[in-house]
Amino acid sequence: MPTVSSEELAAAAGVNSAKLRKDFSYLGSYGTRGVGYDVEYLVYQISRELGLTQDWPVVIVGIGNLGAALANYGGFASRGFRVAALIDADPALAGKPVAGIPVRHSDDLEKIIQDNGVSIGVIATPAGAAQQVCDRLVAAGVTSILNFAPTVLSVPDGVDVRKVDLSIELQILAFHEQRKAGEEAAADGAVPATAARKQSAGKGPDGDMPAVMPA
Amino acid sequence: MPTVSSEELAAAAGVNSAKLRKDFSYLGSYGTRGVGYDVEYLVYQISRELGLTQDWPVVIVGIGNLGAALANYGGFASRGFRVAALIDADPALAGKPVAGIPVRHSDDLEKIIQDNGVSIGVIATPAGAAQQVCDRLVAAGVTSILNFAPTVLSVPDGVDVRKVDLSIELQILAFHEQRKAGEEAAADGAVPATAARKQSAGKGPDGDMPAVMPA
DNA sequence: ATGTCTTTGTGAACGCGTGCACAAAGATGG
DNA sequence: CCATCTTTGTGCACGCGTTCACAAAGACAT
Repeated sequence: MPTVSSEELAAAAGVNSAKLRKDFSYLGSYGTRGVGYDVEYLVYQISRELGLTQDWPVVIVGIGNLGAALANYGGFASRGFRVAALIDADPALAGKPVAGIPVRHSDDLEKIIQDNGVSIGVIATPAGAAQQVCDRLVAAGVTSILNFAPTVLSVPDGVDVRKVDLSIELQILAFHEQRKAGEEAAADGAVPATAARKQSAGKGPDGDMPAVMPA
Repeated sequence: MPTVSSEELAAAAGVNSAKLRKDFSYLGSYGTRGVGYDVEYLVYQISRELGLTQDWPVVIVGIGNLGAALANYGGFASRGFRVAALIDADPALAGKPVAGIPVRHSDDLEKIIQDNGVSIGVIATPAGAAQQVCDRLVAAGVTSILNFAPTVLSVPDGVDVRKVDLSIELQILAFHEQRKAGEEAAADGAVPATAARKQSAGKGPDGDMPAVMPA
């Protein structure tokens, strides 16, 4: 039986082995003392906990460049997602296949959601259309929305929204880049080191970058 | 002089006002006691600290659907980014304008980087080409890379890489969606509440979702 | 001027997550 | 069957970030 120890996994993931064991313990006691974790069983349990074993039908609304890129993205299928439909408001697109899936007109949005039991919607429309699309998705029964449009969506309680801003990651890189340049200048002793400059590991999701910024 | 108080800002952002003030204090003492913060000056100071006042030339490599979507994305310019060039390995694309910028062939990659003083590169190529492109970018002087390809890039010390996995956000939504369904079942008293189920605010970057998952 | 009122800036306390360290558990060998 | 060795699971302590609470500072009225 192939096994891994928490030590091996922790080293590979670059985290503390105790934390890893403690995290695993929340899922139950799958390990065997003196041996480690059964790889196959562990993968199954984690997959199940994360929902990877379920089939999640999703719809993508707005089939521009970004929508098409998402439709073509291979990472979805392997993580339990199935693109149930592509939806766009442009009649010229209707029927045309993108990534092997025919685009459907947004008039059918509600019917598509209900027929496929979709609870997760992806919005890749221009900013102006996003809220309207969102409202229709929610009204049709969608309870989780992934928003790529540069707008803050308002939704009723019980509906989850996650906003993906493609420029934020660039922003973070630029911030670190500026920091690098600043470090060199500071090495000459001219610029006083600010408290914010105290650490720059650059490992976490957002490093030590401030969270608030102007529009 | 238009001003805002930390209380107003905190309420708008949904955070604690003391934390907001403490964060601002790291940038210096811009506030006036009894009055608040001068809006215009505050915006300028934060913009400067975040690097928004600088001009960051970037190149986008790999002009498929995703690369084109990025090139068209309006959020870049407003945040101080300037798309210096679009680069693709396909000779058929060379010269064709995307988002008003002519695509250039990847043979010229090094020259483009150096001529424009680019230090930030965006990789939107297929997975297979990503590492090779990355190596060339780094060799040409790029020190920050935003990677959209589903590969982990290896880079020398001093180079920052941020990986954007479009399916991770969906994953997180599905995780919460599953949790919602689980809550209902648990309400019948059958399933014991696990420690992991204790909180589900769903506000933070990744909520309370486990960080490790199988490929 | 002097007093009052508002809001900042920050020292100090609290709470939570991380990591240490070890007892418990099971495998393995003599 | 006992001893030894490995690795898990977890109580506990430490450290860091968040929040509280208040003194200091400035505006504004009288």
